Amino acid sequence: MLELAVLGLLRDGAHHGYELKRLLADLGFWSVSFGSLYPALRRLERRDLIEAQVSSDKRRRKVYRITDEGDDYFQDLMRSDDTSTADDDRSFRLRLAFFEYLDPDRRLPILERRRHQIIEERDRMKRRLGRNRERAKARGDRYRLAVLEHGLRRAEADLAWIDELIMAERTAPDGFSPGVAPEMP
Amino acid sequence: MLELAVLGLLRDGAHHGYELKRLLADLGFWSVSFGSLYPALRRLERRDLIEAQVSSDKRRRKVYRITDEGDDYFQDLMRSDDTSTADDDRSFRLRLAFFEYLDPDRRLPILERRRHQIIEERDRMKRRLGRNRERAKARGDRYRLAVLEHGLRRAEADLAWIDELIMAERTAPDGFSPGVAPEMP
DNA sequence: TAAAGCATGTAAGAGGTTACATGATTGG
DNA sequence: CCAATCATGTAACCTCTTACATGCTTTA
Repeated sequence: MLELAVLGLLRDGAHHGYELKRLLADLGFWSVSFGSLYPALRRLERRDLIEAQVSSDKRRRKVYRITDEGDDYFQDLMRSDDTSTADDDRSFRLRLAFFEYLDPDRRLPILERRRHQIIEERDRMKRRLGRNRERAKARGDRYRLAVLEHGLRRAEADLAWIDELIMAERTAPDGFSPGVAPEMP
Repeated sequence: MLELAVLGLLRDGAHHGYELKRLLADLGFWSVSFGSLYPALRRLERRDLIEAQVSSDKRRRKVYRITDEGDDYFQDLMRSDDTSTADDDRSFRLRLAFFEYLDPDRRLPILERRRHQIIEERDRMKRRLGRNRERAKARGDRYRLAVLEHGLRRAEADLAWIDELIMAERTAPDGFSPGVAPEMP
């Protein structure tokens, strides 16, 4: 997660650690601590995925930029199926945030794979609700039910959302505004 | 997270590890691995928050039940403000799943505190959207915008949800079905 | 009887958090 | 000039994951 986010932000441009922390928070996923960010930057640097240049002015800032190897690795992460991370939701949204850097041909398949995952999640939620409904009602436990219903609603909202994204991707694969579909001469 | 979930499930009744993994998954939050669950059980046992009884039949199952100390600790976790966990969302929903075991007087305040957090999250999302909108449009980056818009929508859906919960809690504090409001003689 | 599932556990390694430590620069 | 913020980093600790190891029970 953190690696992908850092590499993606460094594709936007060169940044130093302190700045990256703010940009990371602005992405809206989580607020990483320095105790996690700086070691991560060192790891990436040691693997030659990013390189640092200490700023010449008085501020001892280490400005990082992504290397060619880092770029390759970034592409790998963006394309990967990533069953590794259990947190599919966050991990998908993070990748989506950097979709502009992904080969346009590869975007739709990823969206559709994610759509499939969401449908599975929704169905799992439905099954759980079914299993819990009688048991919970008998015990007068509305709270556990409320949590499951929230999960179902969220899955359904996510499904609607991803369908919008897929629609937009189909009608405007290269980022043209919708309605201006590519014409065939 | 895991501690609270295990203690809460053991309030439902005694269970062994293998079973807890399934119950944990059925709660709908995450699927914990055995490599994480068994050590967690040992930790809880060492702290005398749970106790194990090896089943007498041939299956070498360790059936855990919650102790009185465990119960106290569980109550502490349920009541705590918990600014410690960055993941407010998951952590709140997990607590909610065990609300039936929480003193009814303490429920509304927790719901209202969570409501406040969601409003803050929604406003943060709005600010992020504002900050990113021009920048993203100029670069033709609709994806980063889509992620933020999704975050905003989710926050708004969560707000509507928690308002429903608060309403239900106000009209039926003890779990009576809504409409049967307590009367004043 | 072999395979699938039940059941518990350990070890290595990765990565995250908080707290601590340090020092420069900017603004009131 | 003092406080706040910028800026980088380390250390101790905790927990999670994967992979491995073991052995029992049920079912085909």
